[in-house]
Amino acid sequence: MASETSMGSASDVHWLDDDEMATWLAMVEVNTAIQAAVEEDLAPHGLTNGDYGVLARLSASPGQRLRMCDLAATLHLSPSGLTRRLDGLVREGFVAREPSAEDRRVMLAVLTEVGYEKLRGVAPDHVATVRRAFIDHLSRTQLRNLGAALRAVQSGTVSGRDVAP
Amino acid sequence: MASETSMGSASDVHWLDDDEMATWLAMVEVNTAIQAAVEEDLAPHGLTNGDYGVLARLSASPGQRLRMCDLAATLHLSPSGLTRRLDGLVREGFVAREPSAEDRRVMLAVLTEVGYEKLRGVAPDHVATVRRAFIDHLSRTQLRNLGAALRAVQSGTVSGRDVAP
DNA sequence: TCATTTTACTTGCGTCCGCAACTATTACAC
DNA sequence: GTGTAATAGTTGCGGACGCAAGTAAAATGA
Repeated sequence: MASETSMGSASDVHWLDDDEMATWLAMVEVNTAIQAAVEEDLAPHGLTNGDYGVLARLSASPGQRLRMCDLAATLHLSPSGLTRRLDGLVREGFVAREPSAEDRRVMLAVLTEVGYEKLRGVAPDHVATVRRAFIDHLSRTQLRNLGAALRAVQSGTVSGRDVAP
Repeated sequence: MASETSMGSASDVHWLDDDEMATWLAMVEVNTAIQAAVEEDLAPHGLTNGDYGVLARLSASPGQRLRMCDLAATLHLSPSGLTRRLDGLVREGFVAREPSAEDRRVMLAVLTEVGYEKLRGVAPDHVATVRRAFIDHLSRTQLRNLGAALRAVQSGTVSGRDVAP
């Protein structure tokens, strides 16, 4: 959930200036909206956003399989959280558990044929939602600049200059 | 939770082009990171991100009070969710419940003196975290362009042109 | 080699929150 | 005015997930 983070206080002390505040609030709002849109789009398919993440990651991995710990890391999920999420997906037949041959501590999550078909059925809707809620509202230049800015934030560096269209 | 939304599939079908995919993934990643940073920053103060949102909203409202339904709407929270979250804040003395005089269906959430002091104690750390995790990595021009792009996404329109520094 | 530490996963428990159902109050319709 | 609908809030229930503890297996080190 993306909760609010308004910075106003009763004594009208603002700790961010207008540009900063406006951008920060917009960031929080947009995220909340996008997340809600994606969740809403996936719900009729009987999947959560988290479920989709598992299927997508597995489908993009060699052999359509991944160690639990690696999967948990990329999904920013705790070990127990992933165990439970996988329980659900296994129950529905989208994913199978398979013990690793090399390391007997490890369980591999494997995308099943059923899971792959599910993903193929859902992906078009999902992509359409991403476009409708996000990408379609940006020009190509803005898209690139936004990407550059976000990657700078991501890597903890200061970013380069924006390019006008 | 910000789950992954990688679009790759086993047959290497990509539904977003490289720019789109890169920006979308960066958006998801940055959001996850920011949310984790804020949560982590608030935890030692004994507050969740959601709790902070309630206190901040109330402090910025006339009379430091808000109807439950209005508060729920701005926080994108279900009625029951807000009831429970308020339960916790009331138990700690940060917020009080007060029946409305005009409409006897309505309960007002009121920021207490204790709650206000709590907020004042926490806000500097919170703002520092927002800067460290987000704002400091953007130039002033990027900040403005980013804000404009996000507001365009927010309002569902197509945005204008970016401005180079 | 064998004790210690680290890593991988699962289970018990508590918290947060959404949905559906319920009560109370107000607004609307005829 | 009275019956119907809409609105505000709370409660029961269940799902999702994090933390701490537990088990099993591998890595380290003396």
